[in-house]
Amino acid sequence: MNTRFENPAAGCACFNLRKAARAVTQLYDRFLQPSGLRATQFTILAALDQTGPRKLSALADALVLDRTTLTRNLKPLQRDNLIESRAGDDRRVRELTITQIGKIRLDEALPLWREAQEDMKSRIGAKTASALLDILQKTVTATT
Amino acid sequence: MNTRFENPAAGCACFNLRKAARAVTQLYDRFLQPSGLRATQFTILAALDQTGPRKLSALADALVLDRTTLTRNLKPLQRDNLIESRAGDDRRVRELTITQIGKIRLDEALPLWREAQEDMKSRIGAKTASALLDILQKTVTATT
DNA sequence: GCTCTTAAAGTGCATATACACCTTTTAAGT
DNA sequence: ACTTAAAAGGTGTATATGCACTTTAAGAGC
Repeated sequence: MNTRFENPAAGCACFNLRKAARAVTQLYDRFLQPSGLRATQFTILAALDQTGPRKLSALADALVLDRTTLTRNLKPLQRDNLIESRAGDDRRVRELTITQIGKIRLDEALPLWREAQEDMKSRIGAKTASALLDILQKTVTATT
Repeated sequence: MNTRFENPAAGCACFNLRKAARAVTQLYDRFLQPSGLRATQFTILAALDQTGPRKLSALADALVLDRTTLTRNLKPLQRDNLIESRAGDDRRVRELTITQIGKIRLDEALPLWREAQEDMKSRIGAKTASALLDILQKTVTATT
């Protein structure tokens, strides 16, 4: 029994997670498009705005993102002056801050993000949406 | 109420999906490492092996993967002679086939993949693992 | 103070992802 | 048969992702 998990295509947790992430990212990207932000960029901005200035490594940990990946993901945000990266007292450290322009852009994107969230909820149902977050949370906790 | 969904970091379905996909991909990649296959590559090989030769677009649809992304993902597999791409009767079409070498490599990777699946199940529990697949399935269906 | 270790971040490389646009080939309509 | 529309793929560009390795700076032990 439990043949489902034995199927390397349909039963693979990794494949199904990646597949869903692709599909949902495209949905969010479409909603966010008028803001000029991708879903990943929106996430970084929102996280920085919520917690205030943070060290690069601390932000990477919070996002469960490899430090070096974050370094690269910041590039377009820095180029557009949405975030600022400056050395701390400890000169090894990069202190990341959302700029005023970044806050404005985030404010523009927020209603679009809410539309995307609502769209998701209407597609899969509020209960399923809640269960999805629970189960993803549990998955991340158990695998990191 | 329902303030959870209003938090653009913690409550974002897209962010949480991507985050979990990252964490789980790293787990599977570690298990698969001895086979020389990444999780994505394993998925493509397994899908091709299961369904037999397919058109590029058909495979992309099955994987819920952009056609142009699949084109690029095939490159390392072709380079290593794990899959073959040849023109069909309709000369616009690329027929994709897993090679003998590809089948051998897939056979080598299968037990590693099973270990990864078992590890996932032991980490989050069999029930949660099953619920995860259900809910991801529903999510993909509802968003594509 | 000097050496060694550790911490924080960046770079090189490879893969993953998708949109916009282009080329080739087929089919459809007349 | 000719023209045009549609189908199948590929390319250019940009972002996303992480490992191995390197660089820089701070701290620890002597």
